[in-house]
Amino acid sequence: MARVVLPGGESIEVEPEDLLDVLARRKMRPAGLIIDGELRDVRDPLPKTSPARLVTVDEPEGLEVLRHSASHVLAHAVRRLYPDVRLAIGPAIRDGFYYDFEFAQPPSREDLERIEGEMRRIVAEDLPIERMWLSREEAAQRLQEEGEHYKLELLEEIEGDQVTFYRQGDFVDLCRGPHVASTGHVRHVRLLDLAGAYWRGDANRTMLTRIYGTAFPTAEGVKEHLRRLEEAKRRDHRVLGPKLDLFSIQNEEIRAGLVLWHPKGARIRNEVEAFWKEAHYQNGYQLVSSPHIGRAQLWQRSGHLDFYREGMYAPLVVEGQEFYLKPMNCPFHIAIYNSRGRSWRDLPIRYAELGTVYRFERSGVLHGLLRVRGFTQDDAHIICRPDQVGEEIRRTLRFALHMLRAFGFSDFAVYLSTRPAEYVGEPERWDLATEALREAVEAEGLAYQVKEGEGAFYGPKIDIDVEDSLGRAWQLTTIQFDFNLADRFDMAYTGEDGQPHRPFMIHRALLGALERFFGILIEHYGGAFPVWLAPVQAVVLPVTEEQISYADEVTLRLAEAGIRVEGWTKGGKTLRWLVRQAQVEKIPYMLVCGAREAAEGAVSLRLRTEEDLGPQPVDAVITRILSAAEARETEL
RNA sequence: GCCGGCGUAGCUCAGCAGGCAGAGCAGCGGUUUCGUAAACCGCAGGCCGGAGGUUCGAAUCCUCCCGCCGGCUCCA
Repeated sequence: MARVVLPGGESIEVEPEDLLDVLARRKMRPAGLIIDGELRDVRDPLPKTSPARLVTVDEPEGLEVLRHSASHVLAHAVRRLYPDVRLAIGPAIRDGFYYDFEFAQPPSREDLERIEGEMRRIVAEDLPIERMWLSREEAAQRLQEEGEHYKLELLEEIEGDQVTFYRQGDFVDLCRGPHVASTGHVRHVRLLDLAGAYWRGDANRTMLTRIYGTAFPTAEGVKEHLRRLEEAKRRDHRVLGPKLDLFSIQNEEIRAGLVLWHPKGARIRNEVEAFWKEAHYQNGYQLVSSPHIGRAQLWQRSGHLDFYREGMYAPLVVEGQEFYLKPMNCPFHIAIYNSRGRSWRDLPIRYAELGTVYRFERSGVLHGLLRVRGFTQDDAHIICRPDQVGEEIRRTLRFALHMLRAFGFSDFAVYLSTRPAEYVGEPERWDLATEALREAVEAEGLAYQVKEGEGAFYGPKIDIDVEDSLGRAWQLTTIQFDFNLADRFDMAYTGEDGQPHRPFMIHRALLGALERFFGILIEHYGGAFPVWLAPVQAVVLPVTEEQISYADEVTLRLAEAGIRVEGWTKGGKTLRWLVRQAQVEKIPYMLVCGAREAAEGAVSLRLRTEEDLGPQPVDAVITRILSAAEARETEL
């Protein structure tokens, strides 16, 4: 007999060979066992001494096992339908799993159905999934014979003399495991998409065919997931942007990656910029402004032409001089700093600019507003003494969080990236900077992840990512030290000792880029912007044409009070039509003017939330809208 | 850049075993005067992304180009 602890905490005594039956009778969905703190196969031998803990597919670790097994079922099905396929890798990922294959003749999207059908057959066959140990030599020989050269490559990277394979029926795959007990457990599975993917993500290597799918413990789970995907699509800024007439990225003539801000989008951008400027002046920044192009010498000195050339647009040649569109603002800000001598008493200096830059991104990575080629960074450079570094970083991080929270963001992924193998600058400066970053993150009580050695060659950094509607992470805030440019431009200040000293330079963007931030903002609010950002804050709707002049009067009063208001008084439309239109445009306040309201000098207030507040004095409505806007409230 | 998919009216899309370019919404004209998510009738709207080819005939098949969408390590 052995002891197994179930997820609820209940402990049962079973004969090891009966475990699966016992669990089946209790309608449990086993994924694995934690034995000595390690997740193992359910089929593993149970320890005599300490109890094993059962992990079910309803727990996150268990679900991952289920999805990994689902990827094996996929590979099995593909192998049956395409016998000469080569297998690469097939892990579980965030919302499902994928498997990479090399096909002689890649399948098309229509074939997914057939493959899924074959998967269902394999599930119905309920084949036991069993592990086997092979010596490194046996494994290599086996993979060699099968021509599985991708697996062979993986094998070379595995440590240890023995490796594990998993077998289900006639399908065998090199795999670390663990796996569910049999293919019958992978019942609720769905193939979703098909895409190209380089072997090991390396553009110089073979292009494989990746098949994406998802698996859940229940049919309900799959349905719910598909529903979420639909919802995400509705929030997609690329769908909402044109629909709400916020922006466009037009083809052919204007070319990819360059954004046109339509009046309503620009209105929001202006609100964001106004808020941003005010906040920066309040926080001790000086706003500066710099040109869009600079002579080649500048980019030579900054090192951009040596290290960042592929990210830059080709030069413009004027009067025999080469000019480059700026990919970054830093050299200009440094030039402002260097325009005169600086005393230790002048520091810290904080230069901020909404600086528009151009970067030549590969066409395939362009993505709506989230990855573009021309964008405006909310950039700043902080130049300070060593003794000011700690305080400056704390301030900057606090400021970044303040900005993000003002727009309703609270879910962040924070990363601290440290010194890479190849770097410039003095190690002592790196240490001081890295510690300042770490202390600041900890002082703010943020959960963060350290990316060891993933800092830029010129300095350590903190990044803050926010997710889009499809769960993809995008970097907004970045706070990074730059030891490279400070040296290259020979930045200096005169210290108390009368000697020149090298200041610390910190490069930071809080919202990241206005384009990307706008894209994320659209998805965050699903297009329903809070009052202070809404391009149109209120519409005035006459019930019949009798009330048009009254509605015009109300519109004028709101406009004079500083509210962004539209009077829909062209006539010819029913109230039902007007209300629907206002809902579709996600306008926060609808002011209905009928005969009753006109007689009383009132309006009936309907909110975007569909709440009907009934007749109100016009002044009360004006006050309500203005106070919501001034407080930058995120709710109506 | 590479792999796969896609490109038809302002928008969303149908048409694609090769045979007269369509619908809904938006626009315009008229009728309706209406109380909280689409009143009714009519009109107009197109180099079917571009260029070349196959064919008696191409939106439809082929080639190239342009653009868009998804993906390109979350490491057996």
